[in-house]
Amino acid sequence: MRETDRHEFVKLCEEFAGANIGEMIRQYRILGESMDPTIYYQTDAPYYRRITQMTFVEMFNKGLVYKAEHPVNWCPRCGTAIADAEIEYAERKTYLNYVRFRVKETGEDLIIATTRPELLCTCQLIAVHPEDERYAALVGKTAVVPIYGQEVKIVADEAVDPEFGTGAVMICSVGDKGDLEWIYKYGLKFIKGIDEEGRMTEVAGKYAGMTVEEAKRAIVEDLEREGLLIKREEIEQTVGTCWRCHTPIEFIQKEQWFIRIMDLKDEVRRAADEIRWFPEFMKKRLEDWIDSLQWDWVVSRQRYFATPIPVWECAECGHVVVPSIEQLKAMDGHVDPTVDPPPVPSCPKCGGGLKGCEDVFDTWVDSSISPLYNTFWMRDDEKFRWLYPMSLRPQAHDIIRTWAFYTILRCKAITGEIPWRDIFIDGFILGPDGRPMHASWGNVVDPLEIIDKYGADPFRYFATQCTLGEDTAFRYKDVVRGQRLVTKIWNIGRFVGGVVDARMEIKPEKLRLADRWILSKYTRVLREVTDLLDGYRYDRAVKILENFLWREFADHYIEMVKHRAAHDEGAKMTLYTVALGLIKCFAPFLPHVTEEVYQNFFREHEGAKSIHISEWPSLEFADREAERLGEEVKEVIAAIRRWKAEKGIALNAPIGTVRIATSMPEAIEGGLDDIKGTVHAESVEIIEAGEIEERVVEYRPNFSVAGPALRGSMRKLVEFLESTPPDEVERALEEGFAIDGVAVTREMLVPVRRKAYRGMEMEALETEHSLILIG
RNA sequence: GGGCCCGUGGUCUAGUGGUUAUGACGGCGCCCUUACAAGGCGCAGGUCCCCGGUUCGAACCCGGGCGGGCCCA
Repeated sequence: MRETDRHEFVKLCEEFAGANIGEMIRQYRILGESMDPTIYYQTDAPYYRRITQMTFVEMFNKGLVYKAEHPVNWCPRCGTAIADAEIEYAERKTYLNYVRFRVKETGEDLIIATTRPELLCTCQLIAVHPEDERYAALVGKTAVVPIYGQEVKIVADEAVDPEFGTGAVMICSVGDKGDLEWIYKYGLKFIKGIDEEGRMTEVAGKYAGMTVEEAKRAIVEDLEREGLLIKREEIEQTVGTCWRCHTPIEFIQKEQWFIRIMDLKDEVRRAADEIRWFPEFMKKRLEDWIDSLQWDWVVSRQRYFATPIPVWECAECGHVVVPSIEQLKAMDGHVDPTVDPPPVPSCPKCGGGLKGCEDVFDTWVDSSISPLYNTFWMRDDEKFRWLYPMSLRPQAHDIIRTWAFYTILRCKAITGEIPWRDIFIDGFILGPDGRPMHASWGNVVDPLEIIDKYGADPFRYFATQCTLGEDTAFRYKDVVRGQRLVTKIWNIGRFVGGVVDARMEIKPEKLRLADRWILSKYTRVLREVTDLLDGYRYDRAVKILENFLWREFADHYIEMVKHRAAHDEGAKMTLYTVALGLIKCFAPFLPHVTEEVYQNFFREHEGAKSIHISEWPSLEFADREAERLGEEVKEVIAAIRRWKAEKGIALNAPIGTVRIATSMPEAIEGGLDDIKGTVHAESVEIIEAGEIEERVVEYRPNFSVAGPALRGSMRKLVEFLESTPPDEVERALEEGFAIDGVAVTREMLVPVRRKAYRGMEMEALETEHSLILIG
């Protein structure tokens, strides 16, 4: 049985846990985690257990705690209760016994198939499927159990599989976990047929004292002798066994402590509605869980290493004594009723002796009060008022029914308030093959190896690309991408750092069109990213940041201003503002490279000791017109760069005169100098738009405008545009025309234009609004 | 068995009613260009799992399949 002394065992557990926690903290540091390690908590530490016990006492005093019988998984060889996770399942052969019962009212036979004939003594119910015609007439009647003679009801229940055995099953008190539902559903009694040593109890009559296997053999023989055994069939069965000694586990009744949760269901439901869920659909899982609850929460465990249940019971009258909150407050650590004296010397009711409880709490009793611990409940009222409820609970979806549920339940019961305003539920990281990581499948990824090879920030980049609430297979390609992004950020930092030598504020009068263009876009990105992060959509926020940093700021803006960056104030202040703001936005995700860039290129101008304690960027520089015009400057430059690349001309190779005919002269005028400087043109001239022929070659429907107006007639418009030359469409528009009585307006159509230039034998490039001639 | 989620180029992925479906990785071609070749420019690659319905219009909404994942004291 138990070879190690309780307290010695606890000590070994503490050493084991302590060793692993050191490694976890080391790994958090490598990852760049930024929580304050001085306020870490450990649920097994005396200072935490004291708070756990206080919350229990609070609930006890509110009448939410009681004691009753309830089954537990039990290993008869080890003589201990074991957790669900400690059960290993094994296939084994067993016999399905067909046993003759008698129907009391009619005297006819009712054959029941069972693998556990030794539990006949605890049989309390017979169930058949409601649509099973063989038994339709028997539902509501009474069956007589062979050997023992107790009379049990016959009921119809959907849960019965009519294909198994005879389609009629006996329900005993607790042969396995499935029986629990029957017990609560039909209000059956817990009858203890098997004891802690795996032997039959006195309810088994003449079989009392036998082991389960002995009793099974004996009862089968007796049934056979009396002609009550019809036949035996060998079948495959899955049985739960003890993970350590592989003895089949039994489900036996023990006295247990309960927290009353059935009465708190509505309160938890209302609390869940007050909390914002990300993603929203995860709340449904909690609600389904609440709806499915059929009995109270068993909080006691017959184990050693956990928070002791702080109760003493009177050996005489059973009265229960708990410490007062004041007594616990005055202590440094928790109480242990297996060693500490009771709070009062003898039973206040009858004067009897008090015995300390040897059970410990379910781990969720500890974990479900973390928000109270974190906010200094019972330790610092002022901090508690300020910090509680917490802002966020981040967690994964597998523990909604435990961590989220019990936390809401207990914190609400104790404080009357929700534990946190927001909860976000993340998914699991699966192996690269999309299956859960499993040592025996060989698809386990070791973060430390990845970090060693690629770096911590690239590894974290992968994590940012996981969508909230969804499981994500580990993707090396995202780490590779992250590595490139980190390099890009560093190089941008280096470029900007090389150009800027002082803190720069935006002075609008110094800005050129290209500067206003990128600043306005940056303002928009900041707003969008901030909103996404407020909704915990960090995957999208990072994508937007990455796209803007790389595809706009680096690929275009930096190229557009390189030629003037060293001496132009407008470019400097823009580069400084956008680059610093972007690395701040990236800082929570890529803490190492952003800090490196900050320390090397911004720290001396900014002052804040670290980027991670600097202000979140903010800029209000909305300039729609600059965005519209700047986009065309970008397009013109991009077209010329593309042309140079395709021609094999180096970007910095000089070219002659660039002539641009445009329908957006303000854009080209505003960007003239940047165009010239970037493409190394001798000169850039704007030529008369009149020399450009621009004609509409096609009209397409503008679905979002025309669709709602024309509805069913949309198809006719599409067909009309496909079959009609554009000049005729134009004429029809001018004269006015209708389709099925609905007037067609210009807004319903999108013209597609082509440009042409007369008689110039030169390279001609096009953007949406300009024609570029290089010669 | 029940609940929830997912199914989009070779691979992975964004996108909850509107013009030509986002991007990454990989592939191919060209280019050392004064931050970055760990880079730039370009190209190829798609029955948006299947069937039906709603709608002027569906990757998206509804119903039914098929395949996968998580949870179920």
